[in-house]
Amino acid sequence: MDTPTIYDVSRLSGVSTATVSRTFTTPDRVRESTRRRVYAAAEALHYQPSAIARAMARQQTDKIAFLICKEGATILDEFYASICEGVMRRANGTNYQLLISTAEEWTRTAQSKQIEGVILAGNAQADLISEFQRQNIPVVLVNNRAAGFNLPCIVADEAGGVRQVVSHLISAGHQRIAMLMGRFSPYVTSARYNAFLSVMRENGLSVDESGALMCDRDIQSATEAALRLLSRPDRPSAVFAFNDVLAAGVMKAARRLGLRLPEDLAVVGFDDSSVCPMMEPELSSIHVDCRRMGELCMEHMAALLDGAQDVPRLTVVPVNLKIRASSRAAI
Amino acid sequence: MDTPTIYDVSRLSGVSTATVSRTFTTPDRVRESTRRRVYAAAEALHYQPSAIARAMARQQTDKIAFLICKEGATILDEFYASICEGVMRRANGTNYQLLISTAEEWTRTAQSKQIEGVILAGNAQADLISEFQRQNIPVVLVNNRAAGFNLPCIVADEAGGVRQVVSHLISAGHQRIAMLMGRFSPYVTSARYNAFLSVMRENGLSVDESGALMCDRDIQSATEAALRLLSRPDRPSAVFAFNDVLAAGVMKAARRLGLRLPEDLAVVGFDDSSVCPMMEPELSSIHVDCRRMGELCMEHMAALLDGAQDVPRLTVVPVNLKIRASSRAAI
DNA sequence: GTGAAAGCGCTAACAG
DNA sequence: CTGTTAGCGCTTTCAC
Repeated sequence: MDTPTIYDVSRLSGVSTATVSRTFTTPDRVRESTRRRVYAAAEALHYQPSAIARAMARQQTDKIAFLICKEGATILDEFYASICEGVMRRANGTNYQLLISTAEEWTRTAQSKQIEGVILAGNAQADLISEFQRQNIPVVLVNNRAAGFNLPCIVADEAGGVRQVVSHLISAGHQRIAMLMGRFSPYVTSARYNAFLSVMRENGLSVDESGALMCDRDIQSATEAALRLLSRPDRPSAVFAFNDVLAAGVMKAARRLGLRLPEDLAVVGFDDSSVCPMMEPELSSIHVDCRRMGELCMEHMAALLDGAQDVPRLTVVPVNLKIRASSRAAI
Repeated sequence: MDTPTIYDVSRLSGVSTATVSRTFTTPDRVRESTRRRVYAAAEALHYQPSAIARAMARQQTDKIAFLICKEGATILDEFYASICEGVMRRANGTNYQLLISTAEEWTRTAQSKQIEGVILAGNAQADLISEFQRQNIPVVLVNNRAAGFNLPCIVADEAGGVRQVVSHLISAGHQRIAMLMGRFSPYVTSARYNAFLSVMRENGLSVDESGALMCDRDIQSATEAALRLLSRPDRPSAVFAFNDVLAAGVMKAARRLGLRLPEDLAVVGFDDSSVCPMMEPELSSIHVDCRRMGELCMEHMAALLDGAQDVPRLTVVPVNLKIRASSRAAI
């Protein structure tokens, strides 16, 4: 037996297809008794409106794409998974459904009229954004800012986070503070790097070459970089890492060198991911409300699709330092 | 300016719409020179076939739904995110696009002709499966098995994992082995519990009440449960936890009680998530290839959609114990 | 190889 | 409140 259509329901219930359609889209514009007959017929036939035909007639799909612009071994890491979850949760209850993919893959399968809007997470390229805008598809950016584009961007307060970390470390008496930067997106890297330089300078502290070093985005690479850093005679007394995985690498290196945490070395991470409370000592970290960022994406997208003109162009989500044992001054 | 249609291309290139259509779907059935003219016109107009109209004409959407059947604070945790990533990666390069949602939300927005197939991750309810099957939508299950349904299931070798853990602990001299079970899905819980009982029995070891205890699925709950467990006079010398987060809770409890790891207590987790190498000592765990499970989902789905009759009904993905310092016998 | 034309199943005027 | 009808933009026979 084939999928029933609106015609089958029309025939069985004895009303026109228009009325059947109305019954499903604007029930209040149909007389109660009619509505009941239609529902009964629909139920008997297991009828459900065809999403395809509806999209065809209305010229819209009610679908939003969530595209991750990121490379590397893991695309959907804890950070982006949390954002995605936020988007999903806010999409729930709306009529919108979520398509998930990578930016790369999306461009491969170019088709028009696929989606109503797109959320670009991470390091979105300018030409990708332009292409969507040319097609009049609303774009929202998350964890990135796009210079020269008129669209909502949702970012964490990177500078504020860095400031909190450095202030905390300085007030705990640290002077030699190093920063371990993974290979993050240009936006994140420059935001944090510049903030670090500013805050250090403001406090009369210098950042020499050893003060900010780069490593790959995995724990081994971080461990190796930290081993080199901490073996120097002028080793820092505190290290601020770009995420919690890198911070774990630093802790590992410290232990290997026989340094005590936090007495000999304070460590602070970023993201406040699920590992922080598992570490020994527990890892201080900047809490980023990724879930909220995802929710904001969807909220702003919904507003855009609703024709709102006052959607904020930049939303900075506050972050806050969770001080734990890895950086707490000994009592 | 509106989105160009196939008629615009037809007019500009001077061929019929049928030929334009062919040029995009079956290029080899169109003369080279014609093809070129069509492409040129399409490019000039920025034409891309409308996904909606194409779906309408072909009566298919080329979309697969990935539905997570799970409750709790975090839906897209590391485990499911990895499966999702596997699905995504395998979907790349095919014509299929991925819709992501929760089972709950999906049932709310019932429409027909939305998707070609569905991947149900986790604790899928029987009536949900039935509903899809009634609609002739192929279903693939992951991290779950459904009794009484004829569909491909992809699971990890839970029993094998438990067996490896217990064997490892026994050969390291442990006799009092406890199991800390989080509130996982019925499938996972029963698979592991039954395996644990069998293997212990086979080795002449008893599992009394204290041997298998339940806790919630967070680190605090695990820590509390472990504190109680490890405070007993007949405390176990080894604990096997249902995932790495719970294992971290056990380690935390052990430290708080002044137990040395692994000398006084061996700990083994499950999943081999990203935290294992960050822990101190590094956490032994059962490695589960979630990414691969996701890839298999998509491979089997593609086969199903391709009309293959020989898609395996059950695929058990091997797991293997990564022995790390948390359970390694001191040398 | 190409064109003409009939749908795909629904929605949205418009008319009653 | 309900019915009639004209599309939505493509694909796909069926002729030529």
